Amino acid sequence: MNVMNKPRKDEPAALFKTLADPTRLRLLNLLACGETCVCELTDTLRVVQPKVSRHLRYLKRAGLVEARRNGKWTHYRWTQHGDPLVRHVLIGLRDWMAEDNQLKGERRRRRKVCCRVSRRKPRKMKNK
Amino acid sequence: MNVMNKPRKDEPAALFKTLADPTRLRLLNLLACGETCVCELTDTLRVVQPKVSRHLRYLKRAGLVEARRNGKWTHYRWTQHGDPLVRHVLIGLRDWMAEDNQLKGERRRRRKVCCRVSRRKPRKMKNK
DNA sequence: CATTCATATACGTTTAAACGTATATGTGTC
DNA sequence: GACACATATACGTTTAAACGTATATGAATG
Repeated sequence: MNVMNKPRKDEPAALFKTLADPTRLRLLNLLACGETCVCELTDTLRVVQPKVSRHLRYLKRAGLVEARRNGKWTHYRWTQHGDPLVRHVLIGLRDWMAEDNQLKGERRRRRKVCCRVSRRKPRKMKNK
Repeated sequence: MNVMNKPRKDEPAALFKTLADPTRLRLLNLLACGETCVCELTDTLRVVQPKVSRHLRYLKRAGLVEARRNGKWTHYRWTQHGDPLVRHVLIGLRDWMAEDNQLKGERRRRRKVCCRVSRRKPRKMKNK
């Protein structure tokens, strides 16, 4: 909403400051796999929930992610940022993250962690 | 010297932290024009000398610049960094800086500022 | 409408970055 | 080797980031 896409003089410094925190990079890494809700992020990173929310807020303020509310849950996802420099940096970061072993492991763990919203009980169990 | 080019897990966060300061970006901007000595940097940015030296030290520690001593003067210049992410980010930053008006002005001022080392008196004044 | 669950914010504390000033180092010059 | 000059570092202070805990908001559910 109040994310400004017109270039400002200190925009790069602000961008880099946003990216200068390991927790935020870990969040971006998980979100790179697709939209994810806060509880999944919290469980995957094993970090207390207010900390996750706070860092998501920073990322959102920087225009790097956006949120979508679905009932009780909030899902975050990467945004297509307007600024070319931001996009360029994020492409590089994304490529780097794809290769990093620790982050790879966290993406794997994310798949195992199950968000409450997505385990909707099926009407009929068809197994067996 | 002790700059390590092998990828570490927190390398991106460290890189971005280094780039998160406006003074350091201004320094990188001036150095993008070519090797520059500390006194020129100080004069151009109109910033006290210890501050310039300190930020240059951070940039050097991050492996973004290197120093060359020439008599009393120390000249700094961009390095070709080993890490692909670092190189990628710096390319984007460089392009952005090339267009930014404030930084453009500082590069212009740098050309006017004259380092003592480069005003070597000619043996003979040929004018009139 | 009280309760529960997911998420967000507020607040006080701790940690670390940036700063200014003073001083040290290192290199030419007399 | 005393001095002047360019640059680097040391130190104490100020500013701001990150944190943990407590609490507020907001949505579903009985």
